[in-house]
Amino acid sequence: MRKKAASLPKKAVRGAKKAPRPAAKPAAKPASKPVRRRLSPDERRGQIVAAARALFVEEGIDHVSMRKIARQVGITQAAIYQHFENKEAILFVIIEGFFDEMLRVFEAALSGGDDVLSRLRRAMRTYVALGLSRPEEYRLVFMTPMSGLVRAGVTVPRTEEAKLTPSPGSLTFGMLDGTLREAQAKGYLRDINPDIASEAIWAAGHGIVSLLITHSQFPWTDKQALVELQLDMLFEGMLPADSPARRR
Amino acid sequence: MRKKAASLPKKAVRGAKKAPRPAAKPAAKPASKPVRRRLSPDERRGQIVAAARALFVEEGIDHVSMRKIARQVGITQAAIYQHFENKEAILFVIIEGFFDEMLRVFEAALSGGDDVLSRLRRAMRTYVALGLSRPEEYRLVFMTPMSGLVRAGVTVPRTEEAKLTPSPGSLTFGMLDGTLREAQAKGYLRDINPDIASEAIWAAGHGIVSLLITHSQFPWTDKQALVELQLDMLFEGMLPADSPARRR
DNA sequence: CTTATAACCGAACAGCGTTTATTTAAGCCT
DNA sequence: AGGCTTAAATAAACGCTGTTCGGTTATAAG
Repeated sequence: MRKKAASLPKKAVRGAKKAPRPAAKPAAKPASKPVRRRLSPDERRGQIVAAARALFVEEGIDHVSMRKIARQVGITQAAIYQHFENKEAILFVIIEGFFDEMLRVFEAALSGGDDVLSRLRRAMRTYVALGLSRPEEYRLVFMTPMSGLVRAGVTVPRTEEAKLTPSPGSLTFGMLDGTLREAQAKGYLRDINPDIASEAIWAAGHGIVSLLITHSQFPWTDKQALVELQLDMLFEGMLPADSPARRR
Repeated sequence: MRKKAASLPKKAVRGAKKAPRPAAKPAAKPASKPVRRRLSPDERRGQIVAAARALFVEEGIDHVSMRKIARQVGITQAAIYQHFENKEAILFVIIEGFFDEMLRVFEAALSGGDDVLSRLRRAMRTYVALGLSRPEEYRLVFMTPMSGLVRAGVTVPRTEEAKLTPSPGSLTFGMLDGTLREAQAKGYLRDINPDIASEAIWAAGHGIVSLLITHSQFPWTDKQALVELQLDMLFEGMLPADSPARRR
């Protein structure tokens, strides 16, 4: 039935210009307030990020809303802004975590006593596997245009002063680049620009992750074989003609 | 101004539950209505798609809203639903246009009297160039998870009955695949699975487009050289050992 | 025990995609 | 020409989004 406050008696009316906010209700009996506990900023930040990450990896970026996060944490959406400047800032923390893990697994894959090219191939396999195992985060980091994302470390600092505090993203790419230079120094590669070759290899691997994530419906012949064949092609294509590693 | 039909006299009411909408204002003097002309469905559809495409290619997918489209066309947002089921349906038309163009340029690149591998390289160069020249459409088609998008043709029909009406997307991929098979039949390639190799080449090219679009901030050494080197690596890596095309 | 800080809340704003009941322009048929 | 029918367009709303802001209040410091 919903009647309609025939003349809105309070001071409401909302004023003259621009309508200033009517202010939180000044009196109103407390009755039995929920008596929310107030947490330390660190604790709340942790809760918020945890809730956001859970929503994010389970349901994707579109299903992460400030209201959902707040509901899960048990506060109002406005309270989040006490701890984060905006939604992007929350996602930024998630991005950082992904980058850190990427650096970790990349480092692990590149270490070992075997030869350079084997380590490099293993690292690329690991990169693809990580991307496929955490598609939402991968999509956010590498496929989403986010202005503030660059800070998180995709940008490789090529100026000297910036090299002092490299981001995990630039460290990761730097390891790829460095390993390729090492391979070239040892005579395993033909005369190519290792920087550009690193970019080409990264792009190729990223292409597989990106397509598999976005177009999972496509009738891929054999995803594992796809990764291996692409690596075969790329790495074979970098060898010098007289390399004993050539297969046929 | 604008009061509120104190009791909705007509047969309205309708629901007895769920608080029915109060109905459009029943009387209200026409005064001087804008007297909107009513257009034919085809004409309106064209206007809507044109407005959507303009907004889309200029400002990106996030800045295309039903309200903006409607405002540009000169109708209300609800009127759009007379012509399109939803927003996705509008984007779908844009996707189709992009796919058609992709098929066109791919076809053109693959035709010619030169040898198979040269034509294939030219086609991949064209693919990358098209993606980079229309980043928003490329992003929508190849980097956005859109449920209805599959219909537009990314899916390759591998069942017989589906091959009768192939989508432009599947046709494009089919041309890549077919050309690679041709090259292999002529003895230009070593013993690899051409289907998987096609996927690998597509993924590699897509990776370049995708990364360049999303991470334009990255200090790419030389975008053109990147494309060429990746093609060098991939194609060199497909050659048989005794191929005269081997460079060193 | 007071006081000041800031975590938190309620309410709002402007935007979004979509739905609904109604109005009305325009074509068809007598 | 007048009446009827169809469907294009509308106004208003729903429920959602990110964000802002004034006021409240728990808590820690003095």
